Parts: sequence; structure tokens; C-alpha cells
Amino acid sequence: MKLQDVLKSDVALPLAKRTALNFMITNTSFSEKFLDFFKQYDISTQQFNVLRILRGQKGKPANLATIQERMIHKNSNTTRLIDKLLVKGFVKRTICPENRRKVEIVITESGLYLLETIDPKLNELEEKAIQPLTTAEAETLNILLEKLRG
Amino acid sequence: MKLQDVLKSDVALPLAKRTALNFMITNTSFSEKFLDFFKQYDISTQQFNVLRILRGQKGKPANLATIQERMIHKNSNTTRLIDKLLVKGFVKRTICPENRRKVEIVITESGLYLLETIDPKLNELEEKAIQPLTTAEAETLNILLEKLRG
DNA sequence: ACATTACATTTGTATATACAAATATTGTAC
DNA sequence: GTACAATATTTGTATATACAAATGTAATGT
Repeated sequence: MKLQDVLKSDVALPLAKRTALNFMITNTSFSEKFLDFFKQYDISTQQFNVLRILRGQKGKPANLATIQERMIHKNSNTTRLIDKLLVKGFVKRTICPENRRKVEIVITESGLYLLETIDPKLNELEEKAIQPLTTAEAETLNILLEKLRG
Repeated sequence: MKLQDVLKSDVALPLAKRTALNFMITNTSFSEKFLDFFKQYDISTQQFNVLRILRGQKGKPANLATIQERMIHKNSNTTRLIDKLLVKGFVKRTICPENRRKVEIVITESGLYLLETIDPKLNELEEKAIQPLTTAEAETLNILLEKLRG
């Protein structure tokens, strides 16, 4: 769908504004797909990301600051996000014995199992999402996105 | 900043996953810029978009359904969003006399003035945001984004 | 040892987002 | 003209996001 169709206008926009709008619109439709996907597993995109970070720790516990640092949206409330995962039994949280200010968070068996269930389905969704692009186009997009971040 | 630096890992990711992650990360840094920008005017990105839609009506009142249809995030609560703009004096809301189920929303002088103040500054921000790309790269990005939406 | 500062997390509060249910009004079938 | 369906918006509720203030703990200087 072209930008003009979304905006219901044929006014020519300057390149910068056009790019910004195209980017936001594409992101909305893109992130909605992932939101819908995770809904069936009753977790949010952020909760999934935290579980993935914890799995990457390979058994080593992570404290809140470490998780926050690696999250895509750093401003969300990590304490309450972990609370949600605790209630669902996907993580364990204990106070760090060496430094009682810190907490140690690890992913549970149940959390690992959830990730294993999600993994192949998510791969499918990702493949499907970039389907409209050829391999070369997708590679170009990656380069442009990294450049855009500066 | 490269994807590996963000993820603090050198594991090679499949193209689809890499693209999805790159896209989300870039969008986060991108939309944060706009969020910060609008903060100084004490409105949200969505509120600004609604004001812009209303200005596009050129005096013709818009009802809620019309606004919602043209919004980028269609799922947000348009009634309460308009409430906020009402309190700030940027819009007026009256019940449509021909069909009392509908409401008629118009932008006020104060709302138009706000947009005129914001416009040039926003243009600057947009220019600055795509600065890392050459004109040709930005054009390519636009094409790829539209393709990606399908 | 005591006060001060730094650190790590939690809590409070305001707003935003998402979706379902409720309300009010209009249109339609009989 | 009354019941029922359709339309348009509002309200309720739950969760998510954003940021500041509060809490509890450890480190440092004197």
C-alpha cells in the first residue's frame, strides 16, 4: 500500500517527511503482527524479549540493571515486567547474597519450554513478514536501517 | 550502531530475524526522537497526528470514525484522545445536529497556531533524522518500506 | 563509628494503549 | 408504531509505558 493511499492525499511530501511517515506506518503494521502473535502465548513482546535475554545468560543469573540495559525499550518498568513473568512461573527472582541491593533473575524450565515452543513459530512469522522483499532487498534494508540509526 | 553491538552477541542470525530485529531497534530510536520532540509542546505523537488530520479537513468538521480511520494507531481510544485536546483548547466538539449519534470535531485557532509553530521545527527534526542517508538511499528506503507493508 | 554519597530496585502516579461492554440514536421490517 | 438490528460514541477495565520519588543497602571519607 502506497503512502498516498494511507494518507488519502496526493500532496507531494518532502523526502524527509515522507520517509518518517513511511517508517512509522510500516512499523505499526509490522509490530501489530508480533503483538498478535505473542497474544496467543499470553505474553507481551517485551516479556518475550526479557525471556530471550535470560535464556542467553545460559544459567547465569541476571540482575535488573543487566536486563534493562539489553532491552529494546529501556524505559519500561522492569520490576513490574519481571513480576508478570514471576506470576506465570517463567522466571525466578532471589536477592543476591553478596550484594543485597541486587536481585538475581533466572529463567525457569517452564520459561525455557515456552521459548522452545515459540521459536519455530516466530521464525515462520518473521519469514512471512519479510516475504514481500527479495533476499537482496532485505539485505539492503538491513544496511539502510543500521545507517539510519547513525 | 551495528546489530551485533546492540545484541552484544556475534551469533549469525537468519536474514528474517535479523531484519525484524533491526527494524524494531531502529524504530525505537526513531520514535523516541519524535516523542521527545513533542514533549516540549505537551502533546503526544498521536495528539499531533489528530490535529494534523483535523487541519487537513480545511474547516470541515470530522467525526470520530473519520479521525480513527486516518490515524496511524487505530486502536487507541479516540474519545479520550480528543478529550485531552479539548482540555488544552486545541479542538472543539459538538453533537452533529443531523445525526445525534455523531460528533463534529474541528480544530481551533489555537490548535492551528500550535501546528504552525511546530511545523518548521518538525521539518528540521525529520531532516536531521534521515541525515545519515543520502538522497538515493532514502528513496530506496521508502520503496523498500512500502514493499514491506505488502 | 557516623554521616554522606552512590547504587539497585521498588513504588507511586500519570498517561497511553487495547479491547469489551454499555449507552444513545437512527434505520428497518413487519 | 413497536421490536429489532445497525451505527456512533462513550465508559469500564486491564495492561503498558514513562518518569520521579522513595526505600533499602553498600561504599567512602573523616
